[in-house]
Amino acid sequence: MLISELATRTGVSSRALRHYDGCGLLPSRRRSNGYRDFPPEAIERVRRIRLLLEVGLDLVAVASLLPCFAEDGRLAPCEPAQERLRAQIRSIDASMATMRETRRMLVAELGAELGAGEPGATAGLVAEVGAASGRPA
Amino acid sequence: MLISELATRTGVSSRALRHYDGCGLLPSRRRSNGYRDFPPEAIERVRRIRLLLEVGLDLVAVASLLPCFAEDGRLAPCEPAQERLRAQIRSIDASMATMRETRRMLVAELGAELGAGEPGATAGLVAEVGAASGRPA
DNA sequence: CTTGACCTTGTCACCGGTGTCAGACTTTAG
DNA sequence: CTAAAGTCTGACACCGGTGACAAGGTCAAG
Repeated sequence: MLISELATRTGVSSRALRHYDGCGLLPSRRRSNGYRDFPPEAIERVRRIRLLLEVGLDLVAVASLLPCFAEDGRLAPCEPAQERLRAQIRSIDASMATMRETRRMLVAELGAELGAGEPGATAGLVAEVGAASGRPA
Repeated sequence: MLISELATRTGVSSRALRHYDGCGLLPSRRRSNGYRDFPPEAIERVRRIRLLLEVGLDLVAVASLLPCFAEDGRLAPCEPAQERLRAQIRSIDASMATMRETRRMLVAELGAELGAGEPGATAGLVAEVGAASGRPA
């Protein structure tokens, strides 16, 4: 299929698809006129690329991880893939820890100035705080 | 004081200080030779700038918030400042929600492949998950 | 004087996926 | 034939704080 069809089917822009292709993430043949010709499997492949991008990996990491996908669409239990995902989880945990600390600083800054303010407003803020920070969704 | 002294005292590079100055965040006079001459208060001001940068604001937001600092180093209870901080908290909450979802996807991807693996490894991962995601530090 | 340290302004690079534009070619519809 | 639509490649912009460099002015110590 041509790139516009792949774009339509996956919801990914042609620009992005060409970029993925340029990075070697998408196997594509060329027609005699030079147009890219994607096999039907490209749809699934794009889906995997987007999945990995969504979880915060960059295209280099995605490229290294794509061969680890088994035919059923799952990551094969190869050690590099597992370790990569675990590393990403650790990275996310670190970022979240930083954000929690940042949030704490913000709330402290707000709380200090709200200490002498309306109890209602303070309670509302505290409620909002409690609702959003602690629970794991 | 000269810029290098301010840099030494605050731990912020001269490059960054010049950048802040260029953005109008630091009040500085010029000596007859063109050198920046910072008043002693600049130290505290730099501290405030870094505080706001640390919580994720950009220099434009920092500039708009700096006048809201009272003399005691606290944010004055002016509505723009409060709303800005609350907006930043909302932004952080949104980011954290996204990260939690991302993390969930990662764990699901790992968990699926680990489902048939060693119970010990899985338990360890789950423990790690629970330790890092739920608690508000 | 020279040397070296410090200051000035200005500019480039970075990161990385994507939008967007330009210029050229191909194909199809009218 | 022509116009329109689709494709190609290549390049620039973005975001934004900071590192790094260049070229030059200033000043104190020797």
